[in-house]
Amino acid sequence: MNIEQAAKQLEALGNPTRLQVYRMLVRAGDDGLPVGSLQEKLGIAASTLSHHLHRLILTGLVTQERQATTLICRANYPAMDSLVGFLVDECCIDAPCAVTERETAA
Amino acid sequence: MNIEQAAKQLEALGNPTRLQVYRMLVRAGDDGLPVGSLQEKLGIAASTLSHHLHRLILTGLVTQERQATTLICRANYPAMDSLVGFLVDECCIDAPCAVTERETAA
DNA sequence: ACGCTATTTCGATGTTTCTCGAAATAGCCG
DNA sequence: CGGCTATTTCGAGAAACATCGAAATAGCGT
Repeated sequence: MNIEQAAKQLEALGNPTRLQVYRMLVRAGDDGLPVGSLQEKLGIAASTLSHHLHRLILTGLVTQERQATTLICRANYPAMDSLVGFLVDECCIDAPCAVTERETAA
Repeated sequence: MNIEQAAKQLEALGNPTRLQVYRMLVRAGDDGLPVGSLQEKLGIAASTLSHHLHRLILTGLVTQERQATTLICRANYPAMDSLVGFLVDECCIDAPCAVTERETAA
């Protein structure tokens, strides 16, 4: 995970609509959700949702699978894991902090 | 942590320059780093850095403390923790996924 | 092949963001 | 107080983003 890729993923999650989409997919688990279902729940234009989904897919946070005419969207859990990993990676490499101390204590 | 706040923090981290700043502060631990030191390492205009720091501070990801004429910046670790917590929160509440299965196994 | 539904692409518009240099402010220290 | 260093605020211009409706495409099912 390089910093450019991480920034792109964070930026993708940094829009309220996209974060909402992503959370719905995270909650949906491996079953995923169809695009139309997301659109209905969010109440936004289909074209807008498509645009946001495209960005989430480009960054690797979401995947899609075709099932007949509907597209099933899923959160890409490994991608989420490595993004989170990147954030806490090298935490306090130069000096102690609350996080590392807590981990040491645990 | 509500979705608006989380989105703002993610967006703040979603800019390569800001993410770089944040990582430097995360690595610096509790000692933090002066603004000037960040500016020197990044090689960007002081005004640009100030603007980015302002955004990080507004979202609560970074704090500042004055020491004479220099301002020390620090990563706000608890904020990072709750942001990460928000991301994995309610993961797969509706269906199993790799993450919850891994946790269950551990 | 045709028609139907699901989804994307196109084009446009208003808003926000990033970046800089110049000027202003903050606050120490002699 | 005067000057010095550190940092922010101001103003501006280019680039990117969010959103929409309309039109185009994808692909099943008859």
